[in-house]
Amino acid sequence: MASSESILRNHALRLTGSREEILDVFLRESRALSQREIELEMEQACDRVTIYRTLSTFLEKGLLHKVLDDSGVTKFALCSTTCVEHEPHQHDHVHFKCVQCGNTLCVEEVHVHMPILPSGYAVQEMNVLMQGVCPDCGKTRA
Amino acid sequence: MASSESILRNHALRLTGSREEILDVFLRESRALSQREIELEMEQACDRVTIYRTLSTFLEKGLLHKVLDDSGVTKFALCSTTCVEHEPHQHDHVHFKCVQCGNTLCVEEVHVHMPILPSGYAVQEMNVLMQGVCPDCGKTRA
DNA sequence: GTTTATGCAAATTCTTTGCAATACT
DNA sequence: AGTATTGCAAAGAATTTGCATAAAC
Repeated sequence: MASSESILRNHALRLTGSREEILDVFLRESRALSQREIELEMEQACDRVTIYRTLSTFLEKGLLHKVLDDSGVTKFALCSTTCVEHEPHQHDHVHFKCVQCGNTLCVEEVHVHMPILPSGYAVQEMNVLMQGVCPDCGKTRA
Repeated sequence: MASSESILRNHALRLTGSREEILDVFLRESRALSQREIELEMEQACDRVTIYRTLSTFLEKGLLHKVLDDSGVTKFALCSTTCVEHEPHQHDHVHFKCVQCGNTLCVEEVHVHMPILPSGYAVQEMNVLMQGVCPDCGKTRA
């Protein structure tokens, strides 16, 4: 598993405590996270604004991708290696949001093949969000 | 085409000026709209809060569905007749957001067939957002 | 006449911006 | 040393809540 430090180096980003910790949260949680969620998961908190700015930087540099959510907050998830290596990014995997725990997971194994749109549409990117009950929550209530 | 009045009656909702006008905006624009966009399109404006509350009511009663968007605002679109008649709602059509004009359209003709997730996931709903350049914007720049 | 919807004020939450102080290379 | 990052204060959006008034049935 890649360390936060190596990820930062690979993307030519300065190593700072906040960045490492934010990355660590993503590596540890392996799910889509909002600024607020990151703040709560950080062991040594930094300013809200730093998190927002770090997320923008990471998005720009291709470490993270946005994950759609219908709750009104912006969520991000770590890009996988394959994603980082391709241009443009490949996010054709499915995101699954659990309606019970609220967590959003990247289901890397499942890919959706892009449908053909009527002529005139120039598609650049596709995002799929599935919602329901995740394995963990389903187990608990069984 | 259904009138705002008949739609409200069919859903056992009181007929009020605000509700009719908000519905009219959806019928006229036929695209996904945020509270702000509705406010701007209304001929006779009502309070912001009324729009928010009306959107919640319409969502609850099944007149509208949420449309995913990565801009951080919540958008809604009219449910089609077929959607309203099914339980749970069917929103397996594709939403297309134009990166140039920012409009989000329901591409009703295109359906995505739901992929099989690993066992343990109880899927209730799927949303697909495609992004790129819409026919209108593509035409203009050609 | 009852019930429900609206407007207004105000509070909350999410996100962005400016600038001086600090940390990284 | 020089440049990029951070924190703090503050501003700006988006959204929600409480309560009295007004409108719908």
